Amino acid sequence: MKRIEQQDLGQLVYDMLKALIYKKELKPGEQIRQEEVSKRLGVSRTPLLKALQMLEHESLVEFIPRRGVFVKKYDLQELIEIFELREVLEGLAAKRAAARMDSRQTNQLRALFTPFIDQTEIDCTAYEKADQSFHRKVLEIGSGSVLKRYRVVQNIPIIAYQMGLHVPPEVTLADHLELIEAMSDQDADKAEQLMRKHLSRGRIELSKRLEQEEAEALEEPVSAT
Amino acid sequence: MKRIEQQDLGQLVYDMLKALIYKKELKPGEQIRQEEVSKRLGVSRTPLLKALQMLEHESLVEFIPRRGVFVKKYDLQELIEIFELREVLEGLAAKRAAARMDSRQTNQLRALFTPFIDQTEIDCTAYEKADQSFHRKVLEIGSGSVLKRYRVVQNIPIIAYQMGLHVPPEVTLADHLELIEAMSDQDADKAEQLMRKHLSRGRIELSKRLEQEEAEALEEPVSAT
DNA sequence: CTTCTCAAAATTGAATACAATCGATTGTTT
DNA sequence: AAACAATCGATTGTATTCAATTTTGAGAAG
Repeated sequence: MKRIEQQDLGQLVYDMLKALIYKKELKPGEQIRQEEVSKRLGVSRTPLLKALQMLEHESLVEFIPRRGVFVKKYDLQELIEIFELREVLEGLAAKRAAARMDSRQTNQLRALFTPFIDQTEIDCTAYEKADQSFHRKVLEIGSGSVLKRYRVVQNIPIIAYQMGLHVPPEVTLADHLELIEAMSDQDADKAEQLMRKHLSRGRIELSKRLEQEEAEALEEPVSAT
Repeated sequence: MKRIEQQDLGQLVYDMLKALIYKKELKPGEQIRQEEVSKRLGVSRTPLLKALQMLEHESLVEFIPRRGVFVKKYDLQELIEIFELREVLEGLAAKRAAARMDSRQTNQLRALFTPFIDQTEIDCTAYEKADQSFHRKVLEIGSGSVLKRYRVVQNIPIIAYQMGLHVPPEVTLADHLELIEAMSDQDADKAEQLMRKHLSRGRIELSKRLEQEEAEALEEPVSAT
């Protein structure tokens, strides 16, 4: 009667590789040599390839034909695009979540942020954890079977963090609380709107950076002609 | 100097399988026996598996561990969810497209629908073709490198058509024209809003059907207790 | 006659072996 | 000495083979 232990190797390898990428043990731009990794993980190349293809779908790695597999390296332009995606997808999740959530779940969300209310000094690492839990929870409740498959959305916070993105907790805390109230009121449209506004802050931050970089590129043209 | 001829077998098999599914030669719910198909297409199971995994990511097929691969069969609930996804994703594409399109491109879009303006009787098959071209074009212009990978959106019109979804051309024609004007004016937010409203019609149509089915299910309980 | 069990066949999942292509290094020529 | 070409090595892409599991069918028992 044991129906567990059934997951295939590809899935396991997928999880391991994803963890390695998250931990930056595999760095962006680095080539993933199939033979080496398969030996390291103790499996053959077949399930490894399956895992790599799954990761490719999430845009965490990149296949270049006849060249190899590389850890995807995002430039600012792409990152902005990913944030635009996140805005609409997670906005949809918030909308659906608002329509389905019960009071127990909203209280659960509220509880995440109560430690930070009225604090003059906010512990950033603790807050970051609460932030991620919040977004994960909303996605979990608001995603049906289809949206759940779009794991790209799940990766975005990690990618963003890797690039050192920061929006001050003081700003986002208010966003979160307002959002929870809207969901508590079952106001789906407002929840979507607020989530999009909330997430747009990160995108705008990135856009500013892009402008800066472009400006700097004009000021300091590369040495040789 | 020929850099073509480089696409891998997996891609080719992917295209072939997708065509088969579109043509309903592989019917929803049907099992895809790997050995049989690989023989039929004259390739081994390795690139076939790669293709199947790509299709799985688009939710056109479904892997059931230790059972096999099946052509995905959508129920109304899932289809509605997919339409919700389409609303936000294609809405985003419209927004981005509005910001980038030039007059040549907007005229191109307008030209698609001029044959149908002021027609009392609309040729539905011809209109359907124009409709699909329109949405494809918007996606093409408005999708960056990331959104382009979300091929699910491309499949939706086909899936919907397979389920016999119909929104009268008289209604959608006006939507299309209004949308083109918004994009022509570079009004990104309005373009997004209009696209979402336009696409929501299909979703609402489906929701009605779902309610009907549920009502019928209550009226006629299945024979035996 | 129906149902349960056991066995065999078929199909998926994984590994290994083979072929083709790309890059690097070395040798030759200008 | 520098640049181009060719060969060698390494790595990916594909096929074939092997093992494990599931399903189906047949036979026996109730």
